[in-house]
Amino acid sequence: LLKGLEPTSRARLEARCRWRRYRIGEKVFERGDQSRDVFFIVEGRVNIVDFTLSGREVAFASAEAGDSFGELAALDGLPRSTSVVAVDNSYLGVLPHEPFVSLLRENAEISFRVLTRLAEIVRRGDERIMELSTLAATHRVYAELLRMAQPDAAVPELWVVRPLPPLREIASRVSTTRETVARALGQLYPSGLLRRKGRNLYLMDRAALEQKIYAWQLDGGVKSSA
Amino acid sequence: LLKGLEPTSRARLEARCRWRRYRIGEKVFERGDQSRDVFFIVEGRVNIVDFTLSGREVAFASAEAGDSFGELAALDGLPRSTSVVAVDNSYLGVLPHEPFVSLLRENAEISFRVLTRLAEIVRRGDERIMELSTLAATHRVYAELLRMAQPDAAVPELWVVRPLPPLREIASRVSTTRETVARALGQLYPSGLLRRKGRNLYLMDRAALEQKIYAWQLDGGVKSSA
DNA sequence: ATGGTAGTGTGACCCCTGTCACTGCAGGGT
DNA sequence: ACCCTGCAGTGACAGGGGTCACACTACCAT
Repeated sequence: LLKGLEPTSRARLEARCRWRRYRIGEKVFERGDQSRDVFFIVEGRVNIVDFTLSGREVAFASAEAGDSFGELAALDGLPRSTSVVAVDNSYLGVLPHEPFVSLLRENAEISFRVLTRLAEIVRRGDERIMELSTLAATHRVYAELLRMAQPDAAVPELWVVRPLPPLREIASRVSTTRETVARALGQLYPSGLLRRKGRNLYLMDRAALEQKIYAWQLDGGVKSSA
Repeated sequence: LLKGLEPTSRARLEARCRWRRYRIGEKVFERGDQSRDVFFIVEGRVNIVDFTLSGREVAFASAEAGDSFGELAALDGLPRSTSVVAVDNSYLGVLPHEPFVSLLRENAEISFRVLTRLAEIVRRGDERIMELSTLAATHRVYAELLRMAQPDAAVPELWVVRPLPPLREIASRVSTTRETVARALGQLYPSGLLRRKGRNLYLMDRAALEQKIYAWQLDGGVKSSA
């Protein structure tokens, strides 16, 4: 999975794992839990989220086959900081923290890989904080579209989000509401920047959309304080 | 500093450092820079921040004597994700990334310590994202006060923020404006929860303030979406 | 005293967007 | 066919807080 390990020690690790299926919608763990296991996704997909007291969902990341999660608690032994739910039927390897930690201590290569992985997470978090601090809800939606879009196989200049997740999902990633996401998209259709066909969403002009966010920041929106 | 190293290898590391003074207000590095050094604060204090296009400042953390910063770029080689400015006259050790990385590869103990440090940063970031997503500006100010306050030496039940940083500083930590911070405090004085004497700010009843945030979340403010 | 520079408190205004309430559509199970 | 549940779009409304503008204080320095 997340490792280029010699097959022998890899097998040893796999032997230490429990293997478990999770049904769609099932919780893997919940914020505050004391568990310290590290999880490896063999197949399926999970969302890493948290919930407010009032039930609003905030999405932190989603992970697929080949990814791992749950390292934080394994490292520092504190309660889990987020919850994880399976969004597809999934098959996970569950590695208790002891073998994980000793793996890190023995194998500098792996250890370093986890370090850069955490660094990546920190960077993403910082970026998100900046976004929340400086972009209005509508523009955060645009930014998320840009992140989700992939170049179309056929046409080069065309970017597509496929499949478009439920708007509620997008909302929870950029901390706004389903309605605001709908309105943000709605505002873009007339201009021809965006086109929707079923579960596909086409960005007709990616650069123009980027420009829209950028220009707004200058403008504009949420000003100085400096 | 951040390490319990045998004095011998520690001396070797110190030999690899450049040592440099920074005056108050001076930039240590800037977002986008390609440098990969790790910094150790011998004395002084720095703020880790980022700026928006329009000049608004977003504070990420501040670090003091004994702390280190700049590990991210050292680990992954990407451009710096934030800027760092000295807020006091400071004396820093500057360790190039090569010796830092080889230290990590050789010394599992240190490596592990950096891992848990990054884990801590991730947790803080997640917490902040949750706050930005669920708390209104006023309540984020309250939350920040709670974080800054320390129990008073004399009276037990009394918590004090001392010295109270400029409101602009608080604003940048919770992503709002100087004015809103002033109003948030102003709203609390009449109730007697808060009392200000010069650069000291007294929280007369910490629990009540916590309760205020908590209650508002239920209420309330920024609702469902679930 | 007399500036000049930071920091602070406050009023007025107005836009964004979260909330609430409906309508319409699609799919899927029986 | 039927309901039922989940998703999407939209209008109305209200409140928070970002913006702008000004007044006031506290220190400096000269």
